Amino acid sequence: MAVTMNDVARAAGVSLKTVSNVLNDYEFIRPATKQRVQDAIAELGYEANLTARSLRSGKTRMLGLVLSDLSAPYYAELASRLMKAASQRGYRVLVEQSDAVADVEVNALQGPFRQLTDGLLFTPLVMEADEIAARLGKKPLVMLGEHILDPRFDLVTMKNEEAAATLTTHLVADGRRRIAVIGAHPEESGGTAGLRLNGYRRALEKAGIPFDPALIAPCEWRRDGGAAAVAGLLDRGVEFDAAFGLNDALALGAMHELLIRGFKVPEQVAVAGFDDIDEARFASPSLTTVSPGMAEIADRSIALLIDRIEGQETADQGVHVEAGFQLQVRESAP
Amino acid sequence: MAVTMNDVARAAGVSLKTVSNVLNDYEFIRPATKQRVQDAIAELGYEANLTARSLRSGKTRMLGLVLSDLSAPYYAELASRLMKAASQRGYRVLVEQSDAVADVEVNALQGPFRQLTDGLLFTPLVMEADEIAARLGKKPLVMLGEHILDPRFDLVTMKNEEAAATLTTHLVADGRRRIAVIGAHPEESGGTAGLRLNGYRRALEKAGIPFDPALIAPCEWRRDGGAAAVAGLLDRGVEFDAAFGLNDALALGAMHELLIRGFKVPEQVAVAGFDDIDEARFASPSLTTVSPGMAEIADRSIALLIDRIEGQETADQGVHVEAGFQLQVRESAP
DNA sequence: CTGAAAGCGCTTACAG
DNA sequence: CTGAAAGCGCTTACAG
Repeated sequence: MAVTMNDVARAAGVSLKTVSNVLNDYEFIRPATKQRVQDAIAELGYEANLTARSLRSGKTRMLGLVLSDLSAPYYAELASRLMKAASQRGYRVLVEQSDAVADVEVNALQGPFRQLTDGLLFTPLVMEADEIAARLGKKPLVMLGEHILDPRFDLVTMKNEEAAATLTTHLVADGRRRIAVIGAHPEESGGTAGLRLNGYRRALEKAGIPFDPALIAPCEWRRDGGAAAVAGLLDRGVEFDAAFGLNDALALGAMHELLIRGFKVPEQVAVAGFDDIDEARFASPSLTTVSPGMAEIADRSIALLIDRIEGQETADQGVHVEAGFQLQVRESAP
Repeated sequence: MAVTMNDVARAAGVSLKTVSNVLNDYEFIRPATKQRVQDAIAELGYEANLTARSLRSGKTRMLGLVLSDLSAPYYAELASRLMKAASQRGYRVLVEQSDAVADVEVNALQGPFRQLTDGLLFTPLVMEADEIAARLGKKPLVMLGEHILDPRFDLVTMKNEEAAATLTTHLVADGRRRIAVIGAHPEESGGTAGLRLNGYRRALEKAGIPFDPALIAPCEWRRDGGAAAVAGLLDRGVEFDAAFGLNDALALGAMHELLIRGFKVPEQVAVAGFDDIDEARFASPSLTTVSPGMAEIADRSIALLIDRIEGQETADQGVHVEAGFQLQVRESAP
């Protein structure tokens, strides 16, 4: 059996409460008593039982992270950073992969996953704002990387629209006029894809370039999706002089397809992405993309969520944080 | 307050034990009773309190996964698969990033992390077999992707040495004689790097090619490490006609450095990696590598660990599983 | 400053 | 088949 607080109390000749006081850094303990308790703890090798503590306190010191797929490089890098940031404040992160399935999102919001965690970092891909609000419960939730600018939710996100516009303007400045958008749906408006597409359209408009729906290539947000989307455009005979992947994985898949079909990048077709994952720097040609301030997003969202949990943040409207972005010009779109 | 089993019992007009029996699928319950309990559960929206269950049962239904860095693509893909496999058996996975720091590994083995999980998937980077054995405790532990063929441990791994030899032989068959090894240390023997290096040496020996320590380039196992290692070789004037990255990230970093320095891949220098991460297929040129059976590794290690936890696997020697591998020949080393 | 006691919400022998 | 009771190991009012 494990050593319990009772064992420590007995060994130190004090009551349970005194041991608890020492463990919880209660101030007014006689130094001699404190020392005796600490000695007993060291001698017996006592470790607090976290489950018991959770049952009693109602807190698990775990944060939930809901995202579609941890193997997507952007999410992998983000999750890694979030875990490190959480760890510095004494929390762990439990990941739930939704695979963009509605049921999983709903369950993460109100099922056992919610119970196991003191607060949630939520990247909704299927659920709408009202649905989420209806199932919110009382534990804190921070929207992550999302578009839902709603006073009901805390939100940490990036400047999707502005960054996409900046990137598009960069492509236009290089003389590109027919910029394919990989991973967008023409009718979409909310959501990450929608915001980035808006930025693209805004930049075109400003440059006086007509929007051509034929250049919009919807697909799954993975490398193979990007490759397939480009293949589709080419097979349909759509001409374009640039491809904007709505994230880096899409852009890299698109670039791969272009290269194996013999197109020169960037001479014939420029390629740009979004996210600035590590892979982008090391691609050949290296990938022009937008760095969306991932470090800031990770740090701010963890801080905000924990501040809510611990009551240090008490705004009764949602707190909204938008990280800065930076254009990373590399070889694929100079 | 949340609904408890007591509330359900009261609403259904039965005792606590009966509710528990229904929840735990105890067989001999009168159908009518069972129905009443289930109705009460549905009506009250009862959900079991997992913390209380854990405290009482001593089980958390969480598995611990200790690895160096979740943002490394191989680990991100592996973690994603492990989570899915675990989820199918009703378990969650809690990840701990060790950053190859000894203290973190030790704490994962016997600290709070261990307490929170029913069993561990452990990728030791620093700790040695004896150290691990000394701190093993009584909860199950499965070594993951490791070299420690020790009867004290369960182990699920890949054929590191054999696969590296096969890959090297492939390079030799293409006429390569001076194959740089990116990410190895010449003195190393245990560990993933050591095993892969052994495979390389064995293949050279078989081909009658002398081993040249000048071709061994140690570095951090990241893309930038691979790039820096190649830069170092070139700057020292070491000549080579192939580069074997001990994993794909290293190979991709190495390939990037070669390309920006104007080398033709594979014409002047062939490049090969190890892991077959998704990125390898979409690199330009696409990367020749070894697919180490990740799906098999994920499924087998989860099955083995859970079988140990639940007592379905009772071998008193360590169970050793080695997944099959496959050479993936692509453009970078035809 | 410290102690005795209640209770978080379950599971599990023990009876019947 | 079902009930009453103990107890997992903590934290936290409540006394003193």
